[in-house]
Parts: sequence; structure tokens; C-alpha cells
Amino acid sequence: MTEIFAALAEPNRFRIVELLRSGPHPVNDIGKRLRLNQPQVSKHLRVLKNVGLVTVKPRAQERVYELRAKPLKEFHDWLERYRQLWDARFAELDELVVGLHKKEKINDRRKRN
Amino acid sequence: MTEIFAALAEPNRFRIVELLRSGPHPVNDIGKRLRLNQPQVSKHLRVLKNVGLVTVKPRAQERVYELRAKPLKEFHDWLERYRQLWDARFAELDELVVGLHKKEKINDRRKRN
DNA sequence: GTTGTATATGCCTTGACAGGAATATTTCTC
DNA sequence: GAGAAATATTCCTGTCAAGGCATATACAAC
Repeated sequence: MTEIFAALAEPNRFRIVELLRSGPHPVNDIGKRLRLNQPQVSKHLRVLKNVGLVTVKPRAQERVYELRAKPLKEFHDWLERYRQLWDARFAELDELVVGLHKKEKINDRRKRN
Repeated sequence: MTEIFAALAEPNRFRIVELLRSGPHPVNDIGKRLRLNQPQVSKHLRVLKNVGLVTVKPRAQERVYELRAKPLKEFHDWLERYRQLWDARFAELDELVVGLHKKEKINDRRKRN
């Protein structure tokens, strides 16, 4: 999981992933669109491939890179476990607790958890 | 966005975030549970705070750190834009297109995009 | 096979960052 | 106010990764 984050933490790699969201692209195409030197594009793509975020398919001399669904879905599933944090229902509950806390000086339910 | 990734790319910071999912914790508590030295915990928490992933509330000498909903929701929203990649419907459509491609030699719809 | 195009790899330098240890700061207790 | 507890900050060192540049490899067309 942290490997995925590390891969996406690099701004240019992030841009590459965003570009690939529109579909597969060959290396040179990526370089031109994002104004990156070819070697750096290849290196970034290697990193993305090593963590499983992309796959390659050769087409003549070209190498066409494509986003992989699986790691992104796992990523999404992981984030789902945090949903309670921003769900409206939870937020309201949180407000309620804060209110009670102010008025009645009860212990915060999170105390020492 | 990439700042969030960078923050979560560090394994110990990731563990801290996972721990905080269960609710707010003071620094020392985090250190003991994750077997980390106190200075490192403080440093990691500072990074998490700088990118907006956590907030602090003082309680006597303790500093209680808590996850923030907003960046996690934004994170989630960003990932939603990739949903098409793993949605079953899309996968089926993809298979269909591949099938047509093999049989009829039509152009791949992604070609040269 | 030679040339041209597309991509990958290697080397080098530089900057960023994590952990360890020591120290400073804040707040509580008495 | 003195000492203790909890946390933050600083300095140091080693490691790792990114970009620039040169070069190697793969495939194509003739």
C-alpha cells in the first residue's frame, strides 16, 4: 500500500497517471504532452509498473502503457474504511457530542481511547 | 494531492494514520502502540499536520491528535474519477471491444488517443 | 545489413528525508 | 518556584531517489 503512495507522491508520475486515465498512451506521447524528457518518462513508467499501477503492450517499436484496475480498486477499498470520518451522519453525531461536552462537561467519548 | 501521497508513503506515518482511524490519540500512546521513539512520532505527526491530515488539541501536557475528514474525502473524490476502470460494466464492455477487435480487426478505440 | 525511430538503461550529482541522541519547551503537581 | 511528565525541536549522519546526459537495445523500412 505504501508503495502505491510512494509512486504517486512524485508529481510527474502523478501527472502521468492522470494522463493515462484517458486511456493507454505510448512513451513518447506522454513525454510530449507533459513536457518531459524521454528517459525520465521511461523511468517513471518503470516505477509505476513495478508497483503494479500500469502494464505495457508493445506495438511495433512503441510501448503502450495502460492503467491497471486492480490496484486502484484496492486503493479505493482501503479508503472506504475511512468513510465514517466524512459521512454526514457521523459529522452530525460529532457535533452533538461536542455540544453536550460544552454544556455538561461530560468526558469526551474519545478520551484515552 | 501529491503531498498527501508523500505523507502516507512513509510506512510509520501510514501506521499512525491507521491507528488514528480508531479515534484520537495522544503522542505517547501512539509511540507505545507502534513501538516508535517519541521524537519520531512527533516528527511524523508534524508532517501529517502540515499536509492537513490531522489536527491537535492540547489536554494538559498531552497533545491529542485526530484525523481530519476533509482531505480524506477529497482523496476519495479524486479516486472516484477512476472508478470506470474497475467497474464491472466497464470491464465487460472492454472485453466486448477486445473481442470485436480480434474478429473484425477494427481499430482499438484507445489507439493513439 | 544499414539507417531511423522508439524506448530502456547506466552513471553522476544533488537534494530531501528518516532515524538516533541530546536538548528545549510546555504544563501539571506539590 | 522546583521537579516531573509529555511533547517539540535541533543537529548529525546515512540512504535513497530524481533529473540530466550519454549510451545501449528493440524494431522497422528499405
